[in-house]
Amino acid sequence: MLEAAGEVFAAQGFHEASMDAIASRAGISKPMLYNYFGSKDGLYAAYIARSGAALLSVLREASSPGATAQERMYDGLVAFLTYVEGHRAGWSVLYSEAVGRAGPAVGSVVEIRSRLAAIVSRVLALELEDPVARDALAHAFVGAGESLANWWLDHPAQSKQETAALLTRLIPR
Amino acid sequence: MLEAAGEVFAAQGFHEASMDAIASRAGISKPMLYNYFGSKDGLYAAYIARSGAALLSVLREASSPGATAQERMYDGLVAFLTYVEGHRAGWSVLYSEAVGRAGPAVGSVVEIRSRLAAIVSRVLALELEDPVARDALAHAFVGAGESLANWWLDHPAQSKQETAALLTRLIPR
DNA sequence: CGATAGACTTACTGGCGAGTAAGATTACTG
DNA sequence: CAGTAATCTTACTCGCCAGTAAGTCTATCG
Repeated sequence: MLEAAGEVFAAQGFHEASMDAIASRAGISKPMLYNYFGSKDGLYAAYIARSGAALLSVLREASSPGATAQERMYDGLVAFLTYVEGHRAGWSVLYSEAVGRAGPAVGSVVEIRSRLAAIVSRVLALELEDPVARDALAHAFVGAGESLANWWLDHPAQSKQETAALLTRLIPR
Repeated sequence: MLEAAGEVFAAQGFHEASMDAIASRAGISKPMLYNYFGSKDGLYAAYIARSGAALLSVLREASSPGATAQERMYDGLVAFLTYVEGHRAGWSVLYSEAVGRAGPAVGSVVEIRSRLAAIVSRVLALELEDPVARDALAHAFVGAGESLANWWLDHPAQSKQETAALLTRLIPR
């Protein structure tokens, strides 16, 4: 049910996805969606929340506290690419909503993004003292990772490992 | 006229921006928009085209062929941040549309983005031979720049120069 | 000073889609 | 096997908005 919603949202975007389309893809009728999620915004929010939680949990699992900044970044990137690979729709919706405009779920996506940045910032803390520079670079790395993930989806010949290694090399020493 | 359209598109997004709202903000009536641009998609496309051309031209002006990769990246970033600073609406619309979904102007934004990546790739050519890695990193840098620009808009205390220097330091040697 | 062309407006239509009312169908109890 | 509660569907309403038809105003020309 959320699965079907995700596919339609990913393919069409929030506004152009109709509840009828989602219902029919899920094999149920529209009032069921309203019964379970209250509104279109509610359905969207539920989907975003689930996708975001899954992404964050994947990253949390990948973290090994003792490692160097390079190792932690590499592991995180591989995990991230694995998530993207296995959840194209979820990734696409999250990424689409990550932009600044006033969508219905901006709040939660901004939150997810800033958590990502916080995770990256903690990794960078091993190499950089200045907290402002660290915060800025963390955001830059998040954007770089997102963009690189989209590049990677268009270049299936490249392995996750090679791709992750590329960004890892950029960590300042 | 395009100016008014840009403000409304930036504030509301494509679909939620109504032609009435744009017309009223521009101080004219709706049929004029249709007279000049044919359709809502046409208006949007025209606005995107203008914003994208302005961005690319700013970057083209900033390039100094003889310089090092670091210098060129730095100058390009400062120019980019200057553009973003002076054209919030244009930047916001370009960035919003840069995502993968099937908007009405995806084609031209994808094109602008790949041109940006090509410019960055040429800069990186001074440091990296492998063309695939270069292409991947160029996309990563574009994403990093976009993300960093948004961070910068939220941190007005930071100067353009400091901010640009941060990303410049990441160029691999 | 009519007439005619261009620029612009008001006031509509038509369709799409979010949300819902009311009924049908299934499962579950005494 | 009634009765009833939960689940689900069909079949609507209602507002919004892209796009347009028809008319109004202004200006330029014979």
